[in-house]
Amino acid sequence: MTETRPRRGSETRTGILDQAETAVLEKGFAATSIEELITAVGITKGGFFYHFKDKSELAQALLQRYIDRENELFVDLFARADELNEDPLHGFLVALKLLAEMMADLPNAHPGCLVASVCYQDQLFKREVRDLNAVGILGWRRRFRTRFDLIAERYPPRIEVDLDHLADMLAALADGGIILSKVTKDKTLLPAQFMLYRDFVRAVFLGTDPT
Amino acid sequence: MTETRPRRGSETRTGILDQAETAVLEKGFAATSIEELITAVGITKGGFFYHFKDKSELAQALLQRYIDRENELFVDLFARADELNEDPLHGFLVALKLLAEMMADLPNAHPGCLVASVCYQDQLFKREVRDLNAVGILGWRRRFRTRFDLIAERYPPRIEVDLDHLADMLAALADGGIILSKVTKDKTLLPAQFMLYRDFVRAVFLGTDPT
DNA sequence: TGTACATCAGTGAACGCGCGTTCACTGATGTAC
DNA sequence: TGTACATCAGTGAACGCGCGTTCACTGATGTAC
Repeated sequence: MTETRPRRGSETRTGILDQAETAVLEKGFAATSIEELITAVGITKGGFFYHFKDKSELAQALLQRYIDRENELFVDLFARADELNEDPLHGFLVALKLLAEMMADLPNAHPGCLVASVCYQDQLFKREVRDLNAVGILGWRRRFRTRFDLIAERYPPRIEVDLDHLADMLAALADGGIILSKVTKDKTLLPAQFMLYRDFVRAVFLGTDPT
Repeated sequence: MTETRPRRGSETRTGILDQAETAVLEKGFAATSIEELITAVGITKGGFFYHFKDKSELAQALLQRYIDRENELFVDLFARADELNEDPLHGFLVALKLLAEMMADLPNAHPGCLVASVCYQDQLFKREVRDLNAVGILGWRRRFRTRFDLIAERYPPRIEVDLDHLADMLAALADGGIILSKVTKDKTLLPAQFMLYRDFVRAVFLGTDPT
């Protein structure tokens, strides 16, 4: 029996986005065809272009959704960590540990960073998409920088570092760690890098002297 | 006057590779067409397929060359650094500084990491290409790990870290830092991450107490 | 409650273009005798 | 020194396929009167 489910546009749309996300992270945007997406979702070409006026608009929607989710995840994470601990440094260290654990528990090796993926296929996209990508990165920086300012008030840094750079470092290690994990097929590498970063942050604010 | 230069196959071949390298780093492999490469180099389609039996073979040659060059660069770098300094830790710290300076001096924002680029278009390539990619990463690890072992003999670590992970961290920061630099169009970010890594390494082996 | 119209979420066929690949042929250079 | 042949480094035309995009049409649902 051919099931005649009610057509809800938003469901189809997210279906396309879901399918596109995994495909793009696997093969890159250029190698992900609309054909392949619509057969997976179960619509026709026309249906796709009803939701997205062209392929570039798909990229934009994909990236926007990705950034929004990431944002949500971090807000959540810090809330949970600060609940357990009211000191800003120790809350941050807990959050990093939670983050590492989340990464380790993912069923498939790589969560894959769309920002990086888009970055390496730069010229394919419109300005808007590239700008969106930058917004994502700078969001990370602001988020962690404000946290470090709070921490530095209570714990004067023992190593002289630029706090923006220290904030960027986590983004760099996330992107780089994902690459390491993907290429070597060893999914422990990403969480290991988060934990190393944690050691560094602790050394910056608490020093290395035995307590 | 139509210049009739002598045809030297190896020159054409490296010409193709050069052109491919910049194009792939800009747009990704899938979006780089053979057509575009041959018009840049000045040969015809047949000429291309004389040198590479298919597009995948181009990818392999590209990656191999990239890894070889990187290797050469590091051997050179360490040799120079150790010439100035015979202590393994301080030699390493000098090498990191030289590396950061090299990155800062590059005319165009991003050197771009082919390993990462290939990584994000995984499924396009044959097994051989993907394996080659892993070899590149593990090469970094071995290189730095042996160096850290040497250092640790003389400077017992003040922070308990896995030295393989510490070695991986530089690869992660290189890849991640390139992404940060490309996306934000701020080429200072990459060298800044190398310098931060340097601070961390120093803290690991020397501690944070004022000397 | 019934009818008219508008909107939503698609269908399905057609399009032209550019892509990777093949292949028969060629003209210059190198080597053997 | 001259000739025969082989190899190198391509040319140039043709191929079929799949891609992104367009567009006229449709069938179900929602809303107004």
